Amino acid sequence: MLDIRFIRENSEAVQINAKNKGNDVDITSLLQLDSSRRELQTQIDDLRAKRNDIVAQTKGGRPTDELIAQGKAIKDQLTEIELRFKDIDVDFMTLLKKVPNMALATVPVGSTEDENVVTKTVGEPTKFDFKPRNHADIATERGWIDKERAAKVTGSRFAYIEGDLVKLQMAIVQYVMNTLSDETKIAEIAAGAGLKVSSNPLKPILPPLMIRTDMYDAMDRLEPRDDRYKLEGDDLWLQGSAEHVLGSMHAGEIFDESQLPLRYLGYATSFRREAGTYGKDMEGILRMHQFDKLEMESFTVAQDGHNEHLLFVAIQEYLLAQLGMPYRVLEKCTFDIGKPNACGVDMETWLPGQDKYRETHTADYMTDYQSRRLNTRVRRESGNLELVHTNDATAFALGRIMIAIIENGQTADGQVCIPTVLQPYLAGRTML
RNA sequence: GGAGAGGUCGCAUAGUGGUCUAGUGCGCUACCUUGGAAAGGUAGUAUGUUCUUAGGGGCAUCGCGAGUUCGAAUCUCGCUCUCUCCGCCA
Repeated sequence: MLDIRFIRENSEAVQINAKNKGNDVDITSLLQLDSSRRELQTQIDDLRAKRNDIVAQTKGGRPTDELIAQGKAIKDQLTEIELRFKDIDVDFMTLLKKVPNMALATVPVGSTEDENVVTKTVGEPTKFDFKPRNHADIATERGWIDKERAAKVTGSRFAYIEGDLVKLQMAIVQYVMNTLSDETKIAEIAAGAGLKVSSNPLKPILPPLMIRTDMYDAMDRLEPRDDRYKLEGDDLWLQGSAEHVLGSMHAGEIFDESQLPLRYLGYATSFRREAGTYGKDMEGILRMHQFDKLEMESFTVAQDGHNEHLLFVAIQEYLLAQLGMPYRVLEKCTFDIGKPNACGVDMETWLPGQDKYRETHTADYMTDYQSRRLNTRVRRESGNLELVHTNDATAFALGRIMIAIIENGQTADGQVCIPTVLQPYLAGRTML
């Protein structure tokens, strides 16, 4: 969430920003609640101060009847005011949590996702001397995915991934883990992008796949709840992205500045109900209730936050380029970046089977919007305590990148060329 | 799942209703002492919020939340986490 002090001092800009994000919140009401709340808080503090005085006077013995009577009077007043405070506080917090993060000035203003701006296109759509097929055809024919049996066991939007496709996924995971946990690689990627950032490698993590309600909410990723799986009988949800469990990992902690930037590479299965997408992307494994993902997450000081975002984008581009995939980069507009974001980039990879670019990556920069509620802070060298900035970004969504590999690497006879960098992880094979 | 013990200031501990604005030790910081250091001494040592021109003050925080009370670290209830034992289990 935003700092209420920032909202007080920049109410107009906050209101405009909320409108630009298609997330209109009544800032005037919020400020009224804020002022009532503070007024009541002052009254409560004064009454408590009086009560503390009375308690102090009883030191060493029993209080007089007079003091007890005074105490009782204060207690009655406090009870009444505290009740009013609580009511207002609930409304205040509800409204405050609805205020979206401020978009950076560089984020294009837009009211639909069509207003995202393509900033870069790398490579050409793959050319074939035959009509390329989509991954669902090829993978079914090759015995790599079985959705019929999955439908029987779990319903739609699930699949059994089988055979060589499993090996391909493991190869990608191994390749990315090795690459991003290598400090010299990170330095190389940063230099290639002209970024002056730390070369701290990413630490591989296998995180828990469930998350408690309070942490999910603090990450500002619980809503819309319709898209989340809730576990019956426990205060737990299935995570929708490793970001959710990686970003909340250091809640309530204070880093030493020397520990930052702290970078993680999580490998986790993500779960999404895909509510409201009936009939959309039903072929193959593009949109599933469950998919495996390699996700990057980082914690930095405020000054390094945006460069960290650019580093993550550079890593995404590097990985896609290493696989030889044609892709394009989109700067997401205010409508599309999401409530906790200050800015966001999507990467779309060319899918010949669909004859279009489809989203395979996203990179989110949250400034201190998440860390404020998570209470994740850093002790600066100056001695100051500050909120950290958080970034998350997809390294690879395994399902989608395998679609891209299958469709871009297909041959006329239904084989698939393995990208060179992955071949060492597949026993040197060149084709699947 | 069952039984029990616990969660106190960075760390370790004391604290079973008012002298706790939480004691002590360690650590850390500054100063004194010293040729320098150690030892010793003195002072300080959290976070949030709010008021204040400043200096500083108020309030809250003893795992979290509710309750009892004039007054709660302390009593009651719920939750949570850790440890020990039993059961189950990859």
